Amino acid sequence: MVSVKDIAAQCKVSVATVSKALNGYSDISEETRNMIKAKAAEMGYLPNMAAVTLKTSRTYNIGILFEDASNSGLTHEYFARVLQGIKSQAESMGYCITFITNRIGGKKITYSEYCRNRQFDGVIIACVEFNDPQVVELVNSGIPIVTIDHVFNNTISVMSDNVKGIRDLMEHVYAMGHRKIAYIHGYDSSVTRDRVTSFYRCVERLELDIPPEYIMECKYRDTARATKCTKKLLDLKNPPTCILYPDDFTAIGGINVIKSRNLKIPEDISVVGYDGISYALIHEPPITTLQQDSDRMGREAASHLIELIERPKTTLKEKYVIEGSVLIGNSVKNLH
Amino acid sequence: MVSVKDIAAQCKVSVATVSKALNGYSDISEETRNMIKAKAAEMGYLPNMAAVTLKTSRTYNIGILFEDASNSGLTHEYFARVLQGIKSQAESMGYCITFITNRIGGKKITYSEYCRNRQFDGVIIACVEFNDPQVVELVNSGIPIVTIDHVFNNTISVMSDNVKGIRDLMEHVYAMGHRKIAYIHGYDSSVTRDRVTSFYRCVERLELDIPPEYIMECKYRDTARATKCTKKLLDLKNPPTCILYPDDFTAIGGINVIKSRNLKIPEDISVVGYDGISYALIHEPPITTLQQDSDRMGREAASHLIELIERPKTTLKEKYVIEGSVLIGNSVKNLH
DNA sequence: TAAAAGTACGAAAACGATTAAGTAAATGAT
DNA sequence: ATCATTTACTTAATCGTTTTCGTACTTTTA
Repeated sequence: MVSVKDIAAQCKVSVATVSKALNGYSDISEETRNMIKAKAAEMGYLPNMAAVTLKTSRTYNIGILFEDASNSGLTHEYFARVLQGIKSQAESMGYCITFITNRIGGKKITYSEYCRNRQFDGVIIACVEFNDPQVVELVNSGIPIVTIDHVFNNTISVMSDNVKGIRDLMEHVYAMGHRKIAYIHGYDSSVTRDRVTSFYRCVERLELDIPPEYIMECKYRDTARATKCTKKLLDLKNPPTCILYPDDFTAIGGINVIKSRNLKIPEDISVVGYDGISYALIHEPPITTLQQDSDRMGREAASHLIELIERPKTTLKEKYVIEGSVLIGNSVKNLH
Repeated sequence: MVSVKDIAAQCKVSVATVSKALNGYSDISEETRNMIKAKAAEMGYLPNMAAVTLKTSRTYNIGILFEDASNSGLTHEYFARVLQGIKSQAESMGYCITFITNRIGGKKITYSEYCRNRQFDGVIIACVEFNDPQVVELVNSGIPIVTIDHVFNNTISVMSDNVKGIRDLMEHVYAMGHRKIAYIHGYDSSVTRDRVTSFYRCVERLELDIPPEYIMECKYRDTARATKCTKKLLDLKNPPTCILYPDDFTAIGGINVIKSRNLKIPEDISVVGYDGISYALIHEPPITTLQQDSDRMGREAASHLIELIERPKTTLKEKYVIEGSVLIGNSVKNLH
């Protein structure tokens, strides 16, 4: 491989001059700079990242923590899109992305040890059990961090606007004439709390009378559980006219139960999902859902992280909230 | 950060001794080795990867090329699962994975330049336009490579068993009594060729009489196109009793058209998908499809690549074919 | 008992870049 | 004309490892 030394020899200058010329130092004349650049290009020079890193402690590599208990993170379209957004933004800013793990060969190590070992310039945390002690340790390790869909008290975070998401859905459903609205929400997490809080606020503001049986809990993507919840709702003496699900997946589970009872959607009961995955669109009927702007979330996470890496701030904590938009399908009946 | 030098100082030995002790060299006594190891652990020593790489040219980092024109690779569940498989296998063998790109900051560079710059020990190519000249250049660059679902003439490849996949589906459908079987296949690629060839072989062996109108072409995941194809098939004077689609996504598109004509599935017409994505299972009716063992494909790709990295072979070309299995849903009618 | 072989460690040179500090020549100020 | 500044380079140290080649000491062999 061709190194600065080779270029220096060819150009009859010192390696220092080559390095400076290539890195835009001001104490190199335009003439030699151009000469060196031309020679470097001609020789197909590429800097040896390991050497650069060793000297500067910069890797231009950002780690991304993307694991959950079920290891389904990557296969979840929402997170896949976030990842895609991170990837393209980071790459356009000159960084590459590497997955973080907590085992290296046979041995278990901590996430933060891994990051230290690989010398990531920064880390994005998404789709992980945020209360895992290892994650907490990583967050406190001092490395620049951006979290997605979770707020720690000393990191930058990029959040989907869950408050507005639920509000928009509620207002849409309300505008369609629905008053008896059930909400099957996800398990406890920052995201869920925001959504549930927003739901209750809407209930209050819209002066709805929602009986406690209308509120149920169901793990995200757990279609089996969604099925059970839906059955319970349908069996109520006073069933809802519309059900909000934690996500599109569970909504489909619910729809299947409803259909199996020979009820029609949206004629007999309305259904609303969340996420806006592609399947929601081609489902029959298309599901009305809240499409999160996951690509933008990924992009913002990457750009804020890189900004933090390149010029560290005194004030660290910031929260970027990304709005989604209601995707109107045909699963909500207009009662007017 | 604690370095070998620090350990050496604490242990009153030379850095050479520390390095050797930690790397299992035989010319270190058990006694000092244990002493050094204990001290290293106590001090929280982690090797500086940049320095290791600079000296040994090994990064324990494998690059993965995972792009396609539409940038939808990651959001495709099949590829997401492959990636998941690669990730866990690689990590368990002590490697981490990084995405390959062809732009670094503002500048465009080639894939192989990127790999050289980052010094990946090896590369896995999946979900990419395999005839892209840049990809060809990468394949010929000399770096250890494993390709997924595509065969080059000098790389190891991991393929889904498309021949057996189509055969299994055809035999299943045949066993259910179908004789008029239409096949909407994907666009030209190694994968498609294998499937189409297998289809025709089955037609011959099962002595089916398939009119040319039954064979159509549709880009993978292109539901709009699948819709059109399905309409044409339904409009035939002699329509098929069963339609094979390129993938589950297009199958769902087809199903929607069929349903919109007030035909029932599987009573009036049968439908078969491919891939076995999770939507296929929760769809109503569940779609009979071929579930590719994508996790295993990813794992094999990673382990063969690492084997190739760690002990280069003289004979390079190898092809590993991974079988899938028919996932029986309720979209194929039993005609008996 | 002297030579050979084996054992356990150390000195020092790499790997390929960056960068502080130094220097010589050219230019500017007084 | 003298000193100060600026310009355009070079020298050399350094980052944290690995690894070759010594070396000193101990043990075995003949």
